[in-house]
Amino acid sequence: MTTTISHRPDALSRADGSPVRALVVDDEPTLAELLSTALRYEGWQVDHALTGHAAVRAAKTLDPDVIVLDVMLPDLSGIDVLRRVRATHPNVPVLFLTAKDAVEDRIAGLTAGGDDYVTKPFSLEEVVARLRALLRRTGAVSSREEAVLVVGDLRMDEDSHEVSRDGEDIRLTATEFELLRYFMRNPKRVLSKAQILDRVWQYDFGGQANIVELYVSYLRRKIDKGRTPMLHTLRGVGYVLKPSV
Amino acid sequence: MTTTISHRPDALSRADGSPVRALVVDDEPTLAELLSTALRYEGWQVDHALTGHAAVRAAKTLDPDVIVLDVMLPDLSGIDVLRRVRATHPNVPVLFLTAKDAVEDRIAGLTAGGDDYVTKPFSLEEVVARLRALLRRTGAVSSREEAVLVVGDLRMDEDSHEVSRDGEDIRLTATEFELLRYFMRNPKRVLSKAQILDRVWQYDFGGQANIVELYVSYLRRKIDKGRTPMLHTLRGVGYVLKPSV
DNA sequence: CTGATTCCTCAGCAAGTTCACAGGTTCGGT
DNA sequence: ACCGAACCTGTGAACTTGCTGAGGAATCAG
Repeated sequence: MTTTISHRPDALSRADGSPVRALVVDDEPTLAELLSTALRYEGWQVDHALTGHAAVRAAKTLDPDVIVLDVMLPDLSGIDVLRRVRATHPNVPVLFLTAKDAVEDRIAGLTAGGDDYVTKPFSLEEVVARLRALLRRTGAVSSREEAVLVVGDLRMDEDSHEVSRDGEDIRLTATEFELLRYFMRNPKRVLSKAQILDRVWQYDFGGQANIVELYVSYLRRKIDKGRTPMLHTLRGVGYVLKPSV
Repeated sequence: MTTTISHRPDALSRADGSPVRALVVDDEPTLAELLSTALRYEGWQVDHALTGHAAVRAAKTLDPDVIVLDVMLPDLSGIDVLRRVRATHPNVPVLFLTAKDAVEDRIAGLTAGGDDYVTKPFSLEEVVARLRALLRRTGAVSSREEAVLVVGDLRMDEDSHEVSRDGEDIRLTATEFELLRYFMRNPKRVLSKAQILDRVWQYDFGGQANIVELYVSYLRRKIDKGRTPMLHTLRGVGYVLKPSV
């Protein structure tokens, strides 16, 4: 099962213009589904495997540009999968998924080569952002894509985490940063509170939905205060970020 | 299996612009993998061999610019490998890997020709730094690359181990030096504590992760005290070194 | 062998961040 | 105008994360 959809106008692609190929490896079907869907939404071609052996097999046929790998699999350990996959694909970057409280899941050495990891529960935006960063660094994708997002006079450097509006530096907390990144990756597009909650907050978030309102409020204070507003409310629909021109 | 990735903007390269070629020789697959991945991450072309004989063979086909050689191999001794490789490549510099308690004079004999060595367990930054130093000295690489790193008014001479900020000398311990070097090689880029631990500390370090916080604290005391801070904390994300302008 | 330096653990404190709650405000429809 | 729904935001509590002093172990130099 290997499919692609391409909604994003700014979708990354490989050198020959074909879509990025990703392999998702997680034994929990729900999570694997969630991730696959999110990545397909990026316009990527996604395949997923539920076991380590299946993953090694899938890697051979798919020849992925990037792999999302749960370190806790029923059959093989993450390290084993990594080694076997690397035997045939020495350069493919890997994003590891690991439980937050796992006893130091022996991640050591994993980020050494430029690989990265996120802890469960994660937010989809974070996973996608890190995958994009990995692809950027390994040069697997075509566009000499900068790690900088620009909307109007708003600027965000994903590598240094610097944000500025009209040249003026803005300090954001981690959550604010992630929320703004989501907006900046989807400028001039209405995002509903439900969408935002799904993408920016951890998938197991069980709190009040008005947390989005709260954080939009924080963001406005920092990026719109005393300037032409860029973050607009569409009552009953959601929010939009638009260049202030 | 011989591949390259090139993400580092400052990657070394050979006279003709092609990537540096390295040969890793170690019988422990995990270590060989770790090293190969780290060097590929530097943008180099890497090949690895698990035995002395394989190493000699690989050297012939790869024609490496530099070799990382474990002195303790199952089939041939380090001396033998060296002699045979040097028969065809008299000038290639070698970085020896040796156990901590190895006999000192034995190594002295090996490194007589300007080669170098590091003791296991090593840190990846150290290995990379020494390889870069070897390449610099033998003139194998193109850029008349200086051994000096500069970020803002911070200066580090990798050869003499001198560090200064705004002209004022700063004394660092070995670990502090290595940590700062890592920061200076990656200015304006957020480095997570995990990344730092993986690159700057020995690969078998099993201690508390807050050792990074501690050393950042030491570094700040020495380079930021009483000046415009250059080392910034990004809560929940990592640290960044930025020019203080 | 001894003292000095360096590395590291531990633990308590400080500060930053996230979030619930609730009262206030704005908006759109009638 | 009025009403209810949707949205905004101040307050503060719970929690997380990072900083740093104190001291022990390991290492190094003389």
